[in-house]
Amino acid sequence: MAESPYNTIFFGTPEFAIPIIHALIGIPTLNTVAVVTQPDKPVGRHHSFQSPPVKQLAEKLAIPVLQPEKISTPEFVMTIAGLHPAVVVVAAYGKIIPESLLAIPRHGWINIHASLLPKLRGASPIQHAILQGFSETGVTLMKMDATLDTGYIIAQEKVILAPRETFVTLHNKLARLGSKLLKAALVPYLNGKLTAYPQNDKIATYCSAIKKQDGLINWKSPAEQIDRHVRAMTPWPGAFTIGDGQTIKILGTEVLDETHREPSGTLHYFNGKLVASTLSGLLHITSLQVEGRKPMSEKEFLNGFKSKLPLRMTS
RNA sequence: CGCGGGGUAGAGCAGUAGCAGCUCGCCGGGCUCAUAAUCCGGAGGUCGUGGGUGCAAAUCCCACCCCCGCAA
Repeated sequence: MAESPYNTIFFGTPEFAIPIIHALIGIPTLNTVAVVTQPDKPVGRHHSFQSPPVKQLAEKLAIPVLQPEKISTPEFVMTIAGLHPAVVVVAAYGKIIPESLLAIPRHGWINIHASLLPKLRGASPIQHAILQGFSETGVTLMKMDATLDTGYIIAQEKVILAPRETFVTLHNKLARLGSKLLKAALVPYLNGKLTAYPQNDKIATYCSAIKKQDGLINWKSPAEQIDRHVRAMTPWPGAFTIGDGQTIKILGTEVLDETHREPSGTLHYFNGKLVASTLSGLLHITSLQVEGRKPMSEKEFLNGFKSKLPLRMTS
């Protein structure tokens, strides 16, 4: 049957949504009529305004962009209804969609979530997959309902975590995988060739949004856990600590199979390496950044800061 | 005018008015004691840019450029 293209609207804001948009516009049976993203906000060092990544891309592709402050207003609901979407695709928009909007498209709202639901429902699935030491995670294409990340599952794809997986590497993998999954499963679902199935709520786990303060390193935890913390929190909010009155960002670490008597939270020089003592095990610091300075390798740091060691770091 | 730190040798830093220094790297040589090698010697700097004050400015004053932390 020769169908007219599905009118589609996309909701999303950050970097993660970029490959998704590319996938979306690459599907010939879809007609992407608008992109909805968060409003521009004063950002950067001098409070200049910057557009979210999604807006910048949409403008390049000449797709109309909507940036409502509130999406639950009658005006915005009217606007969306006026575009007659058959389906709405969401990737990391970050807000719960009210039912007045959910009811509009004939085929509902489809979300791409960066975990194997029902595991890690919520706002920071990528970080928590690393923090909690998962051996695998993935992306889920799901039907949205009135509560967060609880809808029927359309398709899933797994990925094995690399041993040194960081937020950035995993984020990129999952974004790519998500766009592939969308390309492969969305149209079959719309055509009724894929049937969505419910999540098992009994095994659901949750993760809340990462806040700035979550980046603070607790030196009274095992070296392995701090290492995962660094990999999950970099680049935002960054794994940081305070030493000598300055914020120090820990950028790269490695767990050493050695111990040392220094109290946990001490930065010192040991066997030719810059190391931090933890609750159990030594953490090799391979790169770091002192407040007001550029990121430095361990070697560069030692050249100039060796005289300050050993240094107590507070958590 | 959001708050703050910084720009000094290839890299990382010290130096608040009086001959520009330290660690690493680099080049040359010694030694063979390996594994952070080590010892001796050496090269390498318009101290971000422009102006001002001073007998004298990396250092004090003014303007500008660039980098970074916070905040959002």
